[in-house]
Amino acid sequence: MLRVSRLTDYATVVMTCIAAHPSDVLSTAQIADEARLELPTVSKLLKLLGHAGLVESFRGVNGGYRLARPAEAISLADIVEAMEGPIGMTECSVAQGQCDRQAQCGVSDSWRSVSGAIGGVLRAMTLAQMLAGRPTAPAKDATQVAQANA
Amino acid sequence: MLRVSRLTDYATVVMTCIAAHPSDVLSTAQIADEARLELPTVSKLLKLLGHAGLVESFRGVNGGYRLARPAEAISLADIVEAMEGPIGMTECSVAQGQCDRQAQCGVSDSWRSVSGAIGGVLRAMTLAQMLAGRPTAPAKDATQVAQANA
DNA sequence: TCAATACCGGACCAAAATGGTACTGTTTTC
DNA sequence: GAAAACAGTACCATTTTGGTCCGGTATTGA
Repeated sequence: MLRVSRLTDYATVVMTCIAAHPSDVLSTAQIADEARLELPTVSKLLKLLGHAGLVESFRGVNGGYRLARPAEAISLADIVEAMEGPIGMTECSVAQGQCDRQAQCGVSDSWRSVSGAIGGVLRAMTLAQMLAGRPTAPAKDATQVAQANA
Repeated sequence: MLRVSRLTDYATVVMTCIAAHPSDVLSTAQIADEARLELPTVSKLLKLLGHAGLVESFRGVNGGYRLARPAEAISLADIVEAMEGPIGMTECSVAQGQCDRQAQCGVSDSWRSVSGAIGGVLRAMTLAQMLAGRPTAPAKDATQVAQANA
């Protein structure tokens, strides 16, 4: 179905929960409760999001998590990349050179181009927009441009 | 990595091979040879592509496959959907209603919007463009629009 | 008519990815 | 020093994916 993993989906929910309480440090338990997800799962998500530098963690009593930068400065692409690695639709879009068919394979360039465009769509959606919960204008524009050119 | 399945990747290769010989009926063996893929795999791909109405099949001696319509009228979205089903980034982008969190989940609308935009990117890339093997203009435009709006 | 060619529709299986859980360690606060 | 809370890692069940095989049917042509 060409979809992101379920954990990536969860990660966006978790991130919007955190973003809804700016300048508060929320514990994993609080976040799990608000997102209605299992605590161990949320813990795992937050670890990955922390490694990617999207959230800051604080240990000890009254510790927890907080956004590492404003919601406007975090894109959906950031979250997807944190969970799934670099965005690329095919294996040779990301790491090229290990496909012996590459020479006569005219398809790889097209896939790379498409991957770039999709990355653009993901970069255009910010966490702030997702928090607002509105079908946002930028992504719509990209759709229409693409369709007009089809 | 947010990627299409390997079979989908193969399907694009197979489709461009067929498109390279318009008005010829190619056997599975010929296609497998040209695409440098295993014959049973190609057979499976062609079955799915046939069900989706992208290729026509002919049985019997000198049978084989042919594009069901011109390469200009077949988009990458057609191929992806033939292999992976409807395009949607999350489960609730495609089938909504089975997620009990949907009510307070402000994220689903954003994902749906993004899914639509990505579908647009995929629809903008035609098989004819992939055959030409050029980084095509339309997808590039979509990228730039998305980035400009970010 | 019969044999060869080639697609059709399944079933099947091994390997990998995914999602989820548990456990132990370390840091910080009170 | 005890409790709270994150850190790291390992583990397992399930599902998905990729790949293969086989019996059936349609078409051609000798």
